Order: sequence, then C-alpha cells, then structure tokens
Amino acid sequence: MFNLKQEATATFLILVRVSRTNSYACTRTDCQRQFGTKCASCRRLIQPTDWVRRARHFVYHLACFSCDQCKRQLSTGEEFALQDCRLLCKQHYMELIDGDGGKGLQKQKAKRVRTTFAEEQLAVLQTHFQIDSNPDGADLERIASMTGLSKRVTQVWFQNSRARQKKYQ
Amino acid sequence: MFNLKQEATATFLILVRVSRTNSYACTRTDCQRQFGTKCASCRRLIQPTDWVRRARHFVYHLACFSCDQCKRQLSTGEEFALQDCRLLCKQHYMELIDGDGGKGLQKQKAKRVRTTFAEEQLAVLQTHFQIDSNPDGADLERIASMTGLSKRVTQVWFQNSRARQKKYQ
DNA sequence: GTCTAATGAGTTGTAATAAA
DNA sequence: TTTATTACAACTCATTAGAC
Repeated sequence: MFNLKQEATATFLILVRVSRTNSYACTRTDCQRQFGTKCASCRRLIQPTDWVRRARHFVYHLACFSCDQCKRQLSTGEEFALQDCRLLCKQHYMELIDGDGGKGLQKQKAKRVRTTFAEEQLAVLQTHFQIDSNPDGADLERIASMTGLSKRVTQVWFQNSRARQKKYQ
Repeated sequence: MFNLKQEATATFLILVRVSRTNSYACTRTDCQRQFGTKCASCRRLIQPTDWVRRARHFVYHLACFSCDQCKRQLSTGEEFALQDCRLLCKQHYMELIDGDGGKGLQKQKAKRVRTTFAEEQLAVLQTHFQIDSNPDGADLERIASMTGLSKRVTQVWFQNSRARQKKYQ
C-alpha cells in the first residue's frame, strides 16, 4: 500500500496529447511489461490520436482519468491521489485517510470543479453543434470519445449551448 | 521524525538548473530505490531540462517546491523547513511548532514574497509574449513548465506585461 | 527614487447545479 | 428536457510593496 498523503500533496494534472514522441514503448519495470501503452484504467491500448493524462508512470485515457469512487472525471489543476494505479479525487482521498469526516477536517464542502475546454475540444463541439444542437445518447457518446471528455460534461455543454443560442437568438 | 527547528534555521534556497552533471542517478539509500531522479513532491521523473530546487537529498520541480500547507511556491533566499520530504514556508512552520498563534509571535501578517526572474526565464516569457500576449490555460501551463515557474506566477507576469504594453503603447 | 511582482476589487463568460 | 441560478476561471484596472 502506498503513502497516499505524500502522493497527493501538490500533484497537478497536465493535459497532454499522445503522439509518436511522447507515447513510449515497453519499459521493463517490475510492475509493467507491456507492448504498447495501455490505459491504466480500462486497460485498452492507447492510440496515437487519443487524449491522455499521465500520473507517475501510468497513462490513462482522458475520460478514464476519473475518481475510482465517484467516477467523476478529474480536471487540469485539480489535486488527486494515486492508490497503485487507481485514482481518487481529493474529496474521496480525504474520506479515505481520515476514515470519513475525521476530526481534522470539518466538512469543507467539496469545491465545485470547473472543466476548462481546450481549443480543439471546443472546435469539435461547435462543429457538431452546428450540425445537430440536440444529439442523442449515442451521438453524445461518440462526441465525448472524440474530445476525450466524459459523456456528462459533453451533455452539459450541449445543454448550456442550446440555452446560450436561445438567449442571443 | 525530523528536527524541524534545526532545519528551518537560516536555510536558504538556491536556484539551480538540472543538467547531466547535477542530475544524479539511482542511489541505493534505504528510503529510495529509483532509476531516475524523481521529484520528492509530485514523484514524477525529473527531466534534464527541468528547473529544480534541492533540499538536503531531495529534489523538487521548481513549481513543486511549495509549502505543503498554503501551496505557495517558495522563492530564492526564503527560509523554509523540511518535514521528511514535505516543505513548509516559515509562516506555517512557525504555526506548527508553537501550536498556532503562540505567545511568542503575534500574527506577523505574512510578508509578501516577490519572485525575481532569472535572465533565461525572462527571455522565454518575452519570446512567448511577442507571439501571443494572451495565452490560454494550456499555453500558460506549457510556458510555466518551460520556465519552472508556477502557472499563477506566469499568468501574473502576462497580466502585468499586457498592462505595461498598454501603458507605453 | 524607479520598475514591476503581487494583490484586491470589480467585470464577464460560462460550466455546473437546481428547479420545474 | 428547459430554465434559472450559482460559482468558478480568467480577465482588467488601480494600488501596494519589494528589489535594485
């Protein structure tokens, strides 16, 4: 078992795009013997065009980079903890270490995390919005995987965009 | 547990740049068995081009060299304390040792710390400013990691630079 | 003294949430 | 789902204060 406390301290996420240069091949460490790089969460191969996030030597699909407990996708700048290859958001990490609502912390009201979209992600979303401003579940999922966003975040973006359009005609 | 008092007394930071010469390989100490040098805070590998700070035998990314309590990045010349590999600014170290608001110190209002940029850091910032004076979050983060500054400090520099440019046309 | 990094107040756009 | 609201992120501008 890992020293989570140490791991979680001031660890920030960086959004990177996998390319031939930063997608690395099999490194023979004790814990991983793989041929291509696989997502540490879903275990599927990572394609050179996929968006990913890294934590230590693990690589995750951007959408797979989510809290193991609440499944919420983690955002750039957010603090998180690693338990082996499993990720935890700050909130659930805190609950874990001080056995839920510990005396040290007095319910600090889980700060709302706001996604910041990359230029490219926004471009994809806007393009699809022009074609269809009200995509169904399947479309939503397709768009989500194209942008590396979670389905929920994608859905909310379309909801807000419809409201925005209506507001300003 | 560490003698914090001893560590904090007149401990000054020195800004160094990692190079092949001062980035050291795996040393087989009892506490660390690693292949490359890893940041004692974020635990990620330190690249030869990264800016770092050292404290005792620990190495940190410059941006990771921040107070464990207030997350403020520590500056050259500033006093700090070490608790294992976790860093504390003078203020929070003081609070720790005399159990918060101790009788010895009466709330001395945390002196503002002013970053002094190295020539090379300034060169990088100015070069990017000429290309784009208003970088987005992702660019900011990229520039920050190039210079070893925190994202916030980088952001403020761009803000001030835009104001400066506007003032003198 | 100058220059400018940091701060704080105030504005804007919009992601996330809540209500219907 | 829509609609209204909340609150976060990032900006500007004015000011304060640290390094030279």
